[in-house]
Amino acid sequence: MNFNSNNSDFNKTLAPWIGRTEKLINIHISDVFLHNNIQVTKEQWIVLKILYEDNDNLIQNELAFITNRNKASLTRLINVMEKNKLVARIPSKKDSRKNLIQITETGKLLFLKMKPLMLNTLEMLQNGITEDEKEVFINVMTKIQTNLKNHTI
Amino acid sequence: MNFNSNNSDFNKTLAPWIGRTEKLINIHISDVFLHNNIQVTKEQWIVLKILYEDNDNLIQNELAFITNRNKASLTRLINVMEKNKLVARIPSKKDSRKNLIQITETGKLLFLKMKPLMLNTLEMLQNGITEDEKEVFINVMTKIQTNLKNHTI
DNA sequence: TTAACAGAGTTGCATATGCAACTAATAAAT
DNA sequence: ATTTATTAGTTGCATATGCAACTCTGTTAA
Repeated sequence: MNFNSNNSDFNKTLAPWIGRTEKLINIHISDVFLHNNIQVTKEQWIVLKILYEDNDNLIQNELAFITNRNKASLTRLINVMEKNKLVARIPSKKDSRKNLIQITETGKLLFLKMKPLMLNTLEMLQNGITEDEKEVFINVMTKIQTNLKNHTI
Repeated sequence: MNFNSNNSDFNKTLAPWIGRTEKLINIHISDVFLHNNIQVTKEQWIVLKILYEDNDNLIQNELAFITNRNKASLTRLINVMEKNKLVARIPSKKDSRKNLIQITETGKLLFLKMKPLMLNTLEMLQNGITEDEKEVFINVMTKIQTNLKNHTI
């Protein structure tokens, strides 16, 4: 959704703002990583964050669910991260269909290196935005997410 | 940016809300297209919209700029759309380096079929959101975009 | 107990995307 | 006018993603 353009009916809608802003944020974050010689994508960053801060040893399906990813997509994301020694697949002993995804020491170190960069960036984005505005913003986002849940096809 | 998770410093930031909501919107839009047997991606939709409603016969670089896309990415997007007869590359007579991208009749028809579906979806997303909230929301998005522009690396 | 079913993960096929190196063509500089 | 620089677009290489079909394993039913 990348178009908050000039004319037409679409101008009164919020979604294009989300799409365009998200894209600009992504570009910026890629730049930050690039300029700090960090060979991790935004998607990999999210997985590292979840494993490090929330819950290590998640199975792939859980990680896919948490990150709103297709399980096929997650398979390949983990492939790359495993190749780069950021995470490891640990076969579950209880159920041999499952893999537990574990963050490696390399992954932890890299996450700790990235974390302040991310926090700075996310903080910078909010310059000049008041607490009241943040509250409304989050409230609107919540309503949009609720609307989506209620209109699943 | 897909994590508005439970604990940690990242909770107070807005960006994760944008990322997650954007992703959910994208999933929904894909579903809408899929269930209406429309073989067009969201990215292609945006290009069709710009060509139909804003400005036909844009050159690739302009289209890339407008859509915040890398020109290499745009090349391939146009490749697919040209293959599917949605747009055509018209070599410029004034400057043979340039291609003018023109929406085809097929593209126009498809756009007109999609437009009400998109408008309905974008409208549905805003259920229960007041005009005041919308105004704050757009204001916040604008501030974020401004912050990004002022912090280009 | 064996057959039918459900869950976890992978792979084929297709799209989208970015960076960097490249070609071709136009514009600018000496 | 010829060299140099810039611009438009493409391509190689790499990542990310979704759907559908598939394998393998575990669970449920007959």
